Amino acid sequence: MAASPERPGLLPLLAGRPEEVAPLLLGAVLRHGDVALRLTEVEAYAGEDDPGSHAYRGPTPRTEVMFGPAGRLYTYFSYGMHVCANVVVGEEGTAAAVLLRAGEVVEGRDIVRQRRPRSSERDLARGPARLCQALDITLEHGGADLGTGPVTIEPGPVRPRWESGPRVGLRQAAERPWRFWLPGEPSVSTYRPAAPRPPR
DNA sequence: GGACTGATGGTCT
DNA sequence: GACCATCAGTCCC
Repeated sequence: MAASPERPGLLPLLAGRPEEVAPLLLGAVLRHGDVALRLTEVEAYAGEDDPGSHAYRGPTPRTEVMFGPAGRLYTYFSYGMHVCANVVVGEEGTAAAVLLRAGEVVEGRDIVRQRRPRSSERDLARGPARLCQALDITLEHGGADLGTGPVTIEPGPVRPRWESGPRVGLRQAAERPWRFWLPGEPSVSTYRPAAPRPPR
């Protein structure tokens, strides 16, 4: 292994503010079984003062885990067919989270190809639902502790250079520049503003 | 590459 | 009953 600076333990850092924690996750390696992804794109969500957050209206059975301690997974079912995953961050009692938007497959590529046979290389884990498919993260992993598994996270090399911009796919508060990505990565999803409500 | 659209079901009002 | 933190397919350039 070439000597690259490693962050000593990511989990203690997750208790910070979501927009500060999110860039720390870039380059980190998320592992489940024999598949590992290097995170290339994430998105920060605050809690009850963020209209874009699921937790905006306070805790519900679905969003309860977001109000718990940092370092757990918050998973949800989206658009009737997709699973997306967040890392819960911030102090216990707040509802901050970081949505895992995209990653690059660094281990287990053959397994991911079997799971997503029609995907091109760059699409294997591009987008939050595809990322979950690639890692086989399901709703059952909601509440799982990244410190104990089965899904774990390892700090990546320090990445001083990242970019940020508007969040994707939100109608509420999409203007907060809380999407963070590693520039130049093919696995970063293209920015697409939330579609305006179709007239009816 | 980009624009557009249908699929599909949990969650909350 | 409306609202989605989406994806994949199709059509067009």
